[in-house]
Amino acid sequence: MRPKDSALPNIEDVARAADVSTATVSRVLNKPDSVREALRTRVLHSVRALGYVPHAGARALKLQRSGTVGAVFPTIDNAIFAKAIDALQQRLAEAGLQLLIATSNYDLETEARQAMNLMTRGADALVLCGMGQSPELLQVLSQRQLPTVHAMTFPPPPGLVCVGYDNARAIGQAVRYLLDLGHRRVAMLGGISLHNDRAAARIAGVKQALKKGGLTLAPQHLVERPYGLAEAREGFRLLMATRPAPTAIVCGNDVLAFGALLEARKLGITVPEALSIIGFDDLEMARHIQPALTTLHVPTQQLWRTVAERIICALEGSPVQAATEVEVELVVRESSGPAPRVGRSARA
Amino acid sequence: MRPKDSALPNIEDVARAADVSTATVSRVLNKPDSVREALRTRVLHSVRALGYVPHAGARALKLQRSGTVGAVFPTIDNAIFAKAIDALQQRLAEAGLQLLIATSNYDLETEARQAMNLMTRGADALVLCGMGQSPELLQVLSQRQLPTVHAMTFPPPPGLVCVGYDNARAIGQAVRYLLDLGHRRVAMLGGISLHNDRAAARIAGVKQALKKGGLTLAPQHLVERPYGLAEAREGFRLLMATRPAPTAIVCGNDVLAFGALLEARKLGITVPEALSIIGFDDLEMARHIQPALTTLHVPTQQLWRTVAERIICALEGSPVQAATEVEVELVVRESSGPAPRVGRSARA
DNA sequence: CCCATGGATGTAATCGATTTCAATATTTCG
DNA sequence: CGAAATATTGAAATCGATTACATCCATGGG
Repeated sequence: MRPKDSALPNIEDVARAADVSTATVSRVLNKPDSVREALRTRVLHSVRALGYVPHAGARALKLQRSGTVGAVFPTIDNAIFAKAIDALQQRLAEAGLQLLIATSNYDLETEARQAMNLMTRGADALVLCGMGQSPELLQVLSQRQLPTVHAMTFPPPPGLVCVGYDNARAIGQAVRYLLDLGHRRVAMLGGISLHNDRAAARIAGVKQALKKGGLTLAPQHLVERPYGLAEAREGFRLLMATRPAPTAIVCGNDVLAFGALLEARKLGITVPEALSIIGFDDLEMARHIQPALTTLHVPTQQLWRTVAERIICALEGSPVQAATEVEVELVVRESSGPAPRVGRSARA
Repeated sequence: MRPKDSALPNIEDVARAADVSTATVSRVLNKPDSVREALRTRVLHSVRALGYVPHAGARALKLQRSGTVGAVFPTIDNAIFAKAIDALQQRLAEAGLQLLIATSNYDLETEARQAMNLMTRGADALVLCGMGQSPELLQVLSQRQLPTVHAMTFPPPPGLVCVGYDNARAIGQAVRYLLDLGHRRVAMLGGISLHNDRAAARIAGVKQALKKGGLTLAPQHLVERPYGLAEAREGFRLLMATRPAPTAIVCGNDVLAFGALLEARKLGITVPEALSIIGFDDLEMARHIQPALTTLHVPTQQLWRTVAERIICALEGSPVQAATEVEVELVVRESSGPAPRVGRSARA
């Protein structure tokens, strides 16, 4: 075999340099204890001298696993997902797994394409958000028997593994709290529910809870907007232009709630005296802004570490718990309060 | 969700099912035009029937490239990096490349470890933030000749490829603007500069610009804090407790500036009448908060698409431009204004 | 009618790391 | 001291996809 000149060093080069077999080099790198001290240091020395790094592809080929986990998020431009990725990645890294991230931009087909792409890249397992995937994707996943966890949703449809919470039930807490405070005109500023089971569930949850209280969500009191500050402000103006105007607005997440707060201040609507605003997620910012945001606290770190646990279990071949629920609870801060007096214009 | 059993179809299974050779299957998948229509459809049919997905590892092994690009960010829990990842990923995806993300948590050694990890995973190229990497890492990179782009920094040390801006010069614009408005007591609320060349350059930039204006940055007027709201507020209180108190505070980024604004309101310090506050990055939130934040606008999308371009070029073997500078400019909004009258305590 | 031509397809070597199994070195202990 | 037990090490097969090269076939010109 001719000596290759400029190519990257492979295990054989290291073996030759250390005057041992490739088997020994491999062992030094993977099961150091099975090689005698003297040889081990000699090999490690050559490894360093040559700057050898094992070829991931070859390794994956032989071992039939890549040590890689794929995840498709709607976006990463939202602190809730950023935290999610952080927690997920950290826990996976502890188990020697690398996270592959892709984004779907809240589009079902893109999600399917990205998930397939991650599979092609050799992902050993997949993490998806929610359970509203395209049927084709679900079909491929079950055909390949690729370990998959659906996050941020609960309960799961039969056959799926999920870690999350019941979005409808969670947001119901907020509505009940508002009703107890005497609010009778509750509006919803939700995310776009089309093809987004979480956003849809949150809207459904508000409707249900209102119904239970003997009220209904008037059509003009439901506005759906993408999760952005500008969009939230615009949606908020729309809601407040209705007559009679709502005395409380439940938002699909904290970003929408933050936008609503900003616009309320601009319009001179006092919160919480004239209007109560409630968010969902409890981002770091929620406790810092003024008025501090009343919101539904989601234990993000715990949730995503659990997702990681399920993945790790599955890859170890252990049986995995199909459904795991985490607790979402209402955190009352300053953006909510008793309904303004009836018959009077909004003013505390 | 069960662990995948050992019987995933490989190219040979497909070949057998379609009654052709593996070479033909490979050709159908990679150079469809070189296979006759009839055979091609037969093969594609088998591919679909079996749910065949090529093995990424085997492919990478044979082709000597993985189609994967690694990037190490300090954190993803900051909108500026979230946007960065979005832009980078999008452009890379257009070129058929998958982005691998890792985080360093602003730690040099972690950065080196993560970068090595990405190399091990088969990354064909690397993206790093700034140019303050550990010498060992830089050594390995040059030894392996791994295409690497350093983002968010400019100019580069010899031998490195970078796309970014001169942090010191950029922040100098803000200081000059403040001096022109009559400010004489300018303070800095910076990020932790230890092992962070960008944070350090921003602080240095403030010092330089003040010097040019015949002033100096008093030691008690420089506070470094991690990029978090709570930390920013605490740092802000510290700065405002100094006597004489500053009339303007330049912040290391928008998160620190936002925290400063929140605390200012809490303390009853009016902005911009009693105090001017300037940020860095121009996050979406900057234009929405009240008062809207005066800040340095960074063309994030453009910057990171350019990073992607450089990577793509390098992987194609084309020569890459070593240094690319993007424009950072001051956006004056509502959080800055003329210095309060001299000789009086701060109150408009 | 035959052969040159060129397109379509198959055969088999190859990429780099791991691991089984065999071979050898070392230790243990009667 | 020597045999058995044990610890180390090496040779070579193997994972799945790609592709250089060989082979086959149809077509058209002479």
